[in-house]
Amino acid sequence: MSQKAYNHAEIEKKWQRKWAEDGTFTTPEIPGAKKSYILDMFPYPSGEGLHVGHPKGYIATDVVARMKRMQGYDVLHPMGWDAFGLPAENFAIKNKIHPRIAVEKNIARFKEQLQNIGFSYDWNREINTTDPEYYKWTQWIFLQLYKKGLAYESFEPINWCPSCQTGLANEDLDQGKCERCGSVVEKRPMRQWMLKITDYAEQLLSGLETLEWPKSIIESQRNWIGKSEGAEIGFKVEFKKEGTRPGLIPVFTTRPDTLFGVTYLVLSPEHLWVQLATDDNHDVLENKDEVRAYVKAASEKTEIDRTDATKEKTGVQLQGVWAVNPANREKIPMYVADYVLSHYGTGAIMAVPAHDERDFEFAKKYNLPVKKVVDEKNILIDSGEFNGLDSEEAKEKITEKFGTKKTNYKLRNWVFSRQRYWGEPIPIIHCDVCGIVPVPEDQLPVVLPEVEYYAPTGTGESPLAEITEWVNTTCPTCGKLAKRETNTMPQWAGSSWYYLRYIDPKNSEQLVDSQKEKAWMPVDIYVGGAEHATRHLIYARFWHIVLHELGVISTPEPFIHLEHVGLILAEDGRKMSKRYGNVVNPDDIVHSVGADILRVYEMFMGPFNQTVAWSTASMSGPRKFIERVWRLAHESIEQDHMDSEDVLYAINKTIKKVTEDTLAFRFNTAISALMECLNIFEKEKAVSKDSLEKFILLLSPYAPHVCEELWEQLGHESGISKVNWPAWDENYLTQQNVTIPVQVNGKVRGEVSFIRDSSQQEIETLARAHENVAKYLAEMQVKKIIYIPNKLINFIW
RNA sequence: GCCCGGGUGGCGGAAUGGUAUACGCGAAGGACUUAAAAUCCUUUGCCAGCAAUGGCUUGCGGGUUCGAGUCCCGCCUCGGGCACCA
Repeated sequence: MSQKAYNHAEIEKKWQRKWAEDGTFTTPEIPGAKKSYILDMFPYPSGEGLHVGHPKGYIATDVVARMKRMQGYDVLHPMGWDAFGLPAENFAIKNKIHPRIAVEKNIARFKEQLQNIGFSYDWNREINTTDPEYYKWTQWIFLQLYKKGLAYESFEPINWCPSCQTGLANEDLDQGKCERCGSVVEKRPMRQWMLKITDYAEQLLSGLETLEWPKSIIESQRNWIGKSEGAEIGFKVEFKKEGTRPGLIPVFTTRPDTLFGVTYLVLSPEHLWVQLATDDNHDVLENKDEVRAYVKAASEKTEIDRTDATKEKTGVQLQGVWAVNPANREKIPMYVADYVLSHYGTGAIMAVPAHDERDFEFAKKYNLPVKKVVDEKNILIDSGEFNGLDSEEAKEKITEKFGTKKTNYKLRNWVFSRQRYWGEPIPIIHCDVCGIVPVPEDQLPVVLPEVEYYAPTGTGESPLAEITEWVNTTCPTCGKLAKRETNTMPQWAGSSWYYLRYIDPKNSEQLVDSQKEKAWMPVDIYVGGAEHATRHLIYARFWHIVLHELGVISTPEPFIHLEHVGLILAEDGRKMSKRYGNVVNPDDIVHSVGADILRVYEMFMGPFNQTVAWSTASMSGPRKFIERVWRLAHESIEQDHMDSEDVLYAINKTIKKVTEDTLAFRFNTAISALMECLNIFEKEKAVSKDSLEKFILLLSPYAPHVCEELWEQLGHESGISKVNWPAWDENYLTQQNVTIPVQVNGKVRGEVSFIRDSSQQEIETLARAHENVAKYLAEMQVKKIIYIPNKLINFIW
């Protein structure tokens, strides 16, 4: 082959154009016998553009997708945009352009940046969550949830960000502050749509066992769901004031075995009983004003204060009432305290200061009795008929006698509405006569109207509420005047099902054609950041399970295999951010050294799921590597050359290693193996065309442009992505000559070489003959010889 | 506090219980060049030694084993997640 300088810019443009023109990566509608659905978490197209950290995961999936295609799989490898949500709206408000226009511009920018890197996406399947043809189906899913009784309105107090002037789900908070603007969040009652994800807690939990996910993410989800098993026990409440009928307050506990140690009861400030007891119609409390004041103060506390475990516990006794411990009939005081949460369990607890740290702290402060009922050996004491029982056994027995078994989950229902413009309208109509009426499916999508002002109104209502011509409509049931729901969906909505849309992106008749769905689902490999461990990944699973129950889709879980991509930090060790001025734009790297080098470098940096700092200087390694491959292909190739044993061993070993490591997401060691193989090749005067071609095939998923170019220069007409992935030959994987260390008492004293699988006798003789080894052996008597065939020999005395 | 990961040269990192430091970066020396860049060759964990070679070394302390970065016990430390969840 004639020598030609390596010009990355020219080569990369050439092949990117060719792939697009030839439709190289167009995916079949229905895959053949072998399919692989390889998916990236789609990006949110921000105004800042991509930095070099974003494509790391995309490079990985692209490498795997390219390899799988060469292995004969039909691969679905698409890309799209998650473009609704607060950031787009805030960006638009700040820059005074319509969010739709801003999003269009951002997408164009992102797409160009991605295309410069040479990804093998099938762009015919590009999707955008803000496209009415897309969100038609997001709304359709909402209607199915509503019809199944899983969507409901609620007036519970919500988190209110005074700066964004909008309601936030708990998931949008960061330590009690607004995730977007950092303002301290207040509580404010607001009408919201909720989704009953808690109905699926058990399925979300048990489904985890079927998934090949990183342990840490499984663990996070378990934590988030927070299952705990215990008992619900009713406590009778009695009043000092005569003539008042006693009541019953149920509590949830995981320690029913400590029932005899209960010395007081605590209600959360929001507990219904507290509300009733302090209202104007009741007069059972002797210190009603004090309790009222406490409840009010608690409601004004920020989420941070309420949930800060380090702060001192506070509470107020409810004077004039007491509870009765069902186990020993003792009268115990009742308190209201904000360390008890209204949304967990029953919003009331039985306090056992001897066996619960929080209760102990509280008891100490208010001088309440501490009664120990379980000893160091976990045996019950001072517990009447249950004395002497092991605590596990006592849990069963006490529950049986005084309460009922109960399972509780930390998981809370999903606040599914935002008082915002830039989101999917919730397809609901409010009619004075018929109440809540879902928009008929044939009227979907409910299109987001064009508006002049999309900034928050400040009243807390969505800006949509001000567009009367849109809000006013007729009731689909009775035909009378009615109003549209003005809340929109959260950003999580569009991303909770997008993987289904890629399968059938243009379908306007149904969510997804079931034949196509059966053929492509589930997603075989899903890659994204660990920050989505609990939100996106749990919401998407929730919707998927429901759609599966409805028979819309065939699989019980959406994502079988999940890999999480480690962050790329800036060179200074901080996160890449405009704020720090440390952002590296992939376009600059592509321009200066090329997309192939960017790809190889990002895969070579370190373990895929680990955080690493960017180093522009270190990119010279991959650059030199690619240039050496280029030179080798032009200078050292000989058509009919007979390769040495070393070369045959190297290439076969490398095929095995690259194949296995790439599939296992160990890209860094796959590339190391290619480098080692190249080092062996370079030691030879010449390498056969066959070995070199195998090498180029192995490298091609990582550095597709340069490999396509070399492949063409080597005289091949069909593109490299259509070529079969090379197979290794086991016969070449063992070398004839082996060299092993000789140890004396576990210390290496020399090495010996011999023909593989020589007898232990022969090796022992060889080893004893070794000068340095002999020196040590002469002074001692060998007691024992450890010989690991073809690995090591160790003389012990 | 609880739950997950990590801790190996100057740096990123590699190692089914079997020669620790592969691969790459950086550094030093040399070749080519008028010179520089690029490229190529050599060296590069630490200590001693001209060398052969010897000693030490995977966060710390113990243990199991012929043999431990790897397994077990107890700590220290960094990163991430969850957190008054009864």
